[in-house]
Amino acid sequence: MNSRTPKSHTSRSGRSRGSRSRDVVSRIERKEATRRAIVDAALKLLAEDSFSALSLREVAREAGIAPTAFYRHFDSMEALGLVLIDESFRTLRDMLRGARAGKLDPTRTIDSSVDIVISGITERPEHWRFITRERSSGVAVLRYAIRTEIRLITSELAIDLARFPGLSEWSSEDLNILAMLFVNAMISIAEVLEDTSDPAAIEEIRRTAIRQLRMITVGVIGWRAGGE
Amino acid sequence: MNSRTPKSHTSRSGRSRGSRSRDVVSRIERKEATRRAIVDAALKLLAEDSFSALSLREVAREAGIAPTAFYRHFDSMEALGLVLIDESFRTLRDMLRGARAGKLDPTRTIDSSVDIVISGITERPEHWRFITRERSSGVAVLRYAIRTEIRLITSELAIDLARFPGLSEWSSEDLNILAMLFVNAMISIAEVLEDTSDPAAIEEIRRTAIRQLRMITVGVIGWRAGGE
DNA sequence: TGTACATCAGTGAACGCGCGTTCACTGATGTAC
DNA sequence: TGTACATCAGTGAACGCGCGTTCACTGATGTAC
Repeated sequence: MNSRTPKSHTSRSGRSRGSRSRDVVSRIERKEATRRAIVDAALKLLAEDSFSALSLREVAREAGIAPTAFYRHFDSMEALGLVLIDESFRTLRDMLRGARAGKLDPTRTIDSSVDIVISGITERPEHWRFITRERSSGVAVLRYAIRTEIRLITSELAIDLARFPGLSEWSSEDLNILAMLFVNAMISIAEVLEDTSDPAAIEEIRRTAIRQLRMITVGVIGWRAGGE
Repeated sequence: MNSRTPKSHTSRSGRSRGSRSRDVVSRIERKEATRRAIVDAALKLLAEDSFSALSLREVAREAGIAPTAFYRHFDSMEALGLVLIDESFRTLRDMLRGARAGKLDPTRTIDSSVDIVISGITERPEHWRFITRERSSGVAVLRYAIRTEIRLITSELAIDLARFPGLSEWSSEDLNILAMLFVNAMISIAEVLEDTSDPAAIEEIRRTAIRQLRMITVGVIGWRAGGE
């Protein structure tokens, strides 16, 4: 059912003469492989259901192990959920780091940011789906963990924004509110992208997102003049 | 367990002399009462779990009826879910109608809109929680139904926006994008308000929301000048 | 008004099922000498 | 290198439980006359 299934453990390699090194898999490596199989199985199943609807047995079945083997790797489904959050946010942060690294001229900032977000999402949709779904879904522990991560990312973005010309003398509160606007926009792109694979529809989403962010940005430029 | 529980059906009233009218409850009324008990039970339980985690038996227990009686009112849990969507969006639309009716001077539009949204949410938190949770949650049928409703509300708002001075010559596409910004803001207010009951925290949310919307609005004013 | 019958909301027993968790186990890998 | 023992990832049987759904039923309400 699953190619990673750790079925036969007999080391098929002849481990002949001296170079016993590479194709012998250690117990530790094997354990890690099974752990990955569990995580991947969960992510796969999460394409259909929300996390609270997943059963331990279902995940074990998909991973190709006995239900009891699950406990060798995680204390409970909740523990698995927290690992999924960890992994998903690592993906998200990697993407953001990429966006920061590719600093372009200001006129292109929005376009290239949207591009990066969209290709980040289409590359690892499982992680994004997990975040957007569980963000407001049933399991309280996961919900809080996700919100905390998002709050962190938001304040990191606020710090970045402070470096932009024209925003440097903004209060940190205002910078944070602005950052929330951008993060919310990113999340709503992720949500709307979730059920979309058609390239034309994605292009449409891209254009809408760019326009949305531009409206916000123009507002930001006029903020001190017009606001308050 | 539940005050609405339709336990004893013996009409305790003496239906004496002529005025047999008021305290005799018809079969139809009784059925309606049970139906409400089911809906209310579901809404109550949804404070804790997401819809996909609710069981028919759990809802029936909370409503004070036998599990089998559930089927006299709904074909399935999914059917109940759709009714909940219906009811929740009626609440939302009522709130929006109220917001439209109370048209104030433009400088106060944002503040009073935020007030109306916040008090709408605190008055019927169950409905809002249901919408925000199930919007991206497990059950596909509910997810699509909610997104459809939100899309509808968004385009209604776009029509409203067209009447504002300065927006009248905007393209309907741009109006829709702007409406999406406002609707998203409303949803994110609802989400952040969900776990908050402390008045000081609510006030903080109110202030942040107003500031967010102002940033967007100032952008809108400058849009034709600065955008595109 | 009184009677005889029809309707139908709610019941409780029963079913088969998938669940999470426990337990003693197996047998390959790892380690000490 | 070879041997004896320890470790431990994965197993399969077993448990009690809550689930959705079926069924024939009950008895109060509604209706026809």
